[in-house]
Amino acid sequence: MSPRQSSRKSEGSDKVGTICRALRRAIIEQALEPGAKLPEDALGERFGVSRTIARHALGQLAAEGLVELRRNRIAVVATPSWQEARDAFDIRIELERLVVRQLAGRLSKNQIATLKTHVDAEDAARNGPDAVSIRLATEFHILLAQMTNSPILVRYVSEVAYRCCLTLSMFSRPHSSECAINEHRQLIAALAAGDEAKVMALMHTHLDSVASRALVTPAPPRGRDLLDILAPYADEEDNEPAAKPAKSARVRTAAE
Amino acid sequence: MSPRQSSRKSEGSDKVGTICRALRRAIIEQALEPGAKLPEDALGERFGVSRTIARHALGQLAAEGLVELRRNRIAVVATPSWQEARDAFDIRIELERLVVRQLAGRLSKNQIATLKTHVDAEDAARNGPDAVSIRLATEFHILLAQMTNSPILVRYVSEVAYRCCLTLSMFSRPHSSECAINEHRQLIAALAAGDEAKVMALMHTHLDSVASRALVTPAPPRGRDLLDILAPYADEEDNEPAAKPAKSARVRTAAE
DNA sequence: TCCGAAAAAAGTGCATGCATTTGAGGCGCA
DNA sequence: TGCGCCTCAAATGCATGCACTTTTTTCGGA
Repeated sequence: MSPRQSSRKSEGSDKVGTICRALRRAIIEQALEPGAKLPEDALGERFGVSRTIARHALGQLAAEGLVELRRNRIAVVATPSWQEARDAFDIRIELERLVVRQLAGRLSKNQIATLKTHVDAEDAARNGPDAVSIRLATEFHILLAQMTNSPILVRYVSEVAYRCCLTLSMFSRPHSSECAINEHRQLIAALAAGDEAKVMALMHTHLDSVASRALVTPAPPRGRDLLDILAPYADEEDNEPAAKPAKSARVRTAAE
Repeated sequence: MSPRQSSRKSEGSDKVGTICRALRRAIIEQALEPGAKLPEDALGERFGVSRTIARHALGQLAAEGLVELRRNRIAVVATPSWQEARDAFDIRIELERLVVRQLAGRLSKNQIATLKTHVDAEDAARNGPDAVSIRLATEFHILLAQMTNSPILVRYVSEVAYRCCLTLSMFSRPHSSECAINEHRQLIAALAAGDEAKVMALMHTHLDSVASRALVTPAPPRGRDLLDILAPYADEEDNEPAAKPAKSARVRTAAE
């Protein structure tokens, strides 16, 4: 049912990509909050595709860290812990410093104009809904990354920026982004001037202030995961060298 | 055949993950070279699963940048350009500096012992096949990342390290890794001493030297792909090409 | 012999079906 | 009222089938 097929012959499709983009956007605009359920059926029906495709899209988003996938359970929007959010911001700072370092003094007039136009759009949306402001602010950073012409950098900056957006949903209170807009303008000016050191410092303080505004709670609001709380205690080594598992000292992660 | 199931009772399955791990390993050990074809059927048969699963696994690896996926075409192992390789190393340097910054002076005795054991293993494999040396060297860096206990950092470092391995396959000649092993030992010592600045500098120069040994050819070596050779000529676009090509004559302009 | 077009083969894109698992309600029992 | 067991709807895990696209092979004609 719902044949949704435009029955175009060469239909560029990329249905998976479409779903991913839609969900990403919904997530960063906080239409989908952390913990929101994402059943495959519902997604498939909503986008007019089968569960197979919806599932694939969820897999991709999980690889980006925006979605949590647990076996035999409904996928949910990721709920990063406070520490994970902090880590994401730390990584983001380094990556974006790299971006502006590559960009300083190398932007064309066109590119600078593009950036200015974008910030103007941010300004115009200042009194609109928070969701739009947040999205535009994030897109400014992604725009910068794209100008490096480095696909890898674009991907990582985008991913980590989206993840940081997620943390805004979780820990931040009603956003006030005027200062951020101003900082964006300063960044553009420094980029145009080609002052590498200054632009890197600006980016650093900019993201740092965003982070500290976002992560208002100094203490981890943990309790999310018992294992996490117990981690420091489990670590205490009473000499049991490599007798057993190679990397016994690690408690969690299990990323391997 | 080759059911491969360890038939442990609750068998967490995770067939997709199994395939991903196997392929990643095959890629970094250069058993699968860049450009190698990865047909869904073949993978499915090899791992005893259906195409659906193999396809999903390929999707994940594509998200990590290890595999290239083109519509209606057989998936292939990614063939990063020289510039992409350079970008990957730049990112890697920043990420790993972050790793050792977090780790300096904070490692338990057990962890340091684990690291030393690993480097010993690298040493033992020094005269073995290159593939193993490369894998062990990469795993040393991933091991470090895991000790930060930051899942995000682990993911990014792993990904980018794998991508850098890929570039070894493409641009490097027979590896000689003795010095790298020595540098690993120095890193461990500095980490144990807790000298943050020194350990960051060490990591920087270590990766820099790996990169320059890997990326021996200043210009894209030889087109394994005709399209690649012709790219500069096909580009044209005389209208104001961005003042100055950012740090390279990049031809693709793919971003955006 | 060489070239180009048509047919066959191989491969991907996607939906659907069935088995399995989870989780929520219902029911009995104290 | 509260607690535990059972049952069933809902959702996932995965294989398979069919349509479509790309690649390879075949084959007739110059």
